[in-house]
Amino acid sequence: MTSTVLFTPRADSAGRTLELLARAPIFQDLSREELEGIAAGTTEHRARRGESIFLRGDPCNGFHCVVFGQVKLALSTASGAEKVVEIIGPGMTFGEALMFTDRPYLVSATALADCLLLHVGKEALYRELERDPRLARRMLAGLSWRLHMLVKDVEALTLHSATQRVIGYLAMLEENAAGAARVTLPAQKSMVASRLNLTPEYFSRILHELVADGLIRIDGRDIEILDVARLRAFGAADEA
Amino acid sequence: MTSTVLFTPRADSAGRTLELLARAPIFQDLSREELEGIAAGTTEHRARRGESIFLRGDPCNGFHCVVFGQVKLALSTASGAEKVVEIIGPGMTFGEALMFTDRPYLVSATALADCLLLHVGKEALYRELERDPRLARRMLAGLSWRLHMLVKDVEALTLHSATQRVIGYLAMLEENAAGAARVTLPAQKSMVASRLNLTPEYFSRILHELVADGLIRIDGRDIEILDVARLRAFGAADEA
DNA sequence: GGGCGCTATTGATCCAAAGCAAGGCCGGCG
DNA sequence: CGCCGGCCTTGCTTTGGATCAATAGCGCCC
Repeated sequence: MTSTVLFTPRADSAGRTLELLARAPIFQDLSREELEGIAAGTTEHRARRGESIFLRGDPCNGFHCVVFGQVKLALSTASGAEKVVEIIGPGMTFGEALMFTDRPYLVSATALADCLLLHVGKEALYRELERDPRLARRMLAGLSWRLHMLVKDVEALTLHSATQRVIGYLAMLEENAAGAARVTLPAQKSMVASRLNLTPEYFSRILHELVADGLIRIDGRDIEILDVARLRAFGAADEA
Repeated sequence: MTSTVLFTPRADSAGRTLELLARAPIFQDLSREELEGIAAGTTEHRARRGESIFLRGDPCNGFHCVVFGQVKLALSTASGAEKVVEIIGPGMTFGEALMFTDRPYLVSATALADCLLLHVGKEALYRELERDPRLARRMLAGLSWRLHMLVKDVEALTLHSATQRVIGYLAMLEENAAGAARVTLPAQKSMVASRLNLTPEYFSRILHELVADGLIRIDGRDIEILDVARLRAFGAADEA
């Protein structure tokens, strides 16, 4: 929704692509030359809210980076049920992993807001990977971090109750917001619910239970955390 | 249990380590020189059944490779509950991901049988990673594959019913056994149950329900799949 | 300003899977 | 051989969270 739109009306495309690439965390401190190599295999790509970026089963020939906007990664069954795996914001990349295995996408990617994306082609990346071990290291670190997050997710799904998952999520938002008491859900409640593997109904119930216990206050998508320590304790409590 | 024990009674350690390393899939077709570099940072390590290899929270300074034996990776809560994330057999590696993020282990590793393990030190690996982009590529592929598996697990946990998970698991075993009708659970039923995020009781019930439906036959840890197609269909059926 | 469509809340009911509590079945060891 | 201690199975009870069914806010566009 509120995407800080940084719209240079349309400079020469190649130069701009390079500049946008340079901002992405993965490509930090690559040399100009290397960046140019990558940029050569990169294309810009726009997606409007609701548009599909790729579907489960599509072949993968590169990875994506969000310049602005928001993308959801979701699993979906034949019977229409869907589970949001991740909500991806500006600066983040997605779809790297599939590039290295030669398999089709397992998840589908959909724009949650109007987006500007970069698509970095596999070949260009492979070429630079040969040349620069630092890039390889960075990608290894990136994938490892993903894996770490995913294991945490599995932990939450298997060992934590629904309430604990919600609390954990709020606590995470709070950390990312550098400890500000007021956090904002990154997307619609129903999306967040799915991300936490809850029905929208139950998510709502839990949030309102936390309100009843005086732990948070809700104002639309904004949530004020009244006492982080007590909130965390409340999560730990029902583990017993 | 039935680990094909390949016990050279104790040759000169360095030479043997090198030879064992050479067998691991990740290190396939590295040059002799590179292998020696890695071997220099590698130590052998034995663990008896039940022994802990590392615990959640321990620092990570390398990764492990199972030569023979079996290791379980599990998440565990303060309150004693445990969830098996993976059961690792000969030739497989574990703990690579943590090496690249600088975080402590999230899971604990325990020997399920007497094991011979190799521990490859971080520094030696990093050194070779600088030199050989192929090794980097292979590690990227390895991590990506892990990630892929983990996403599949998340899918199973969130979108599949308990019965579907059991069927999916049996189908996977059957595939790995190259389509043999008879598969063997890789560990105690209670471990497999935990791996599938089920209680042992419920796992038992489901297996016996599949027996009642004439889909499988059980003989201890061996399971005979009477009709793979029908089994799969049974899984797909209750998705509707 | 007023209806329209979407998202969120609330209430009532249901159900898959967990928990608890006995047995039963080995396999090992004295 | 017979007993003991792990696993596994089976029956019964319980519950966390899903499902179904109404509403209730709330932009938002005309």
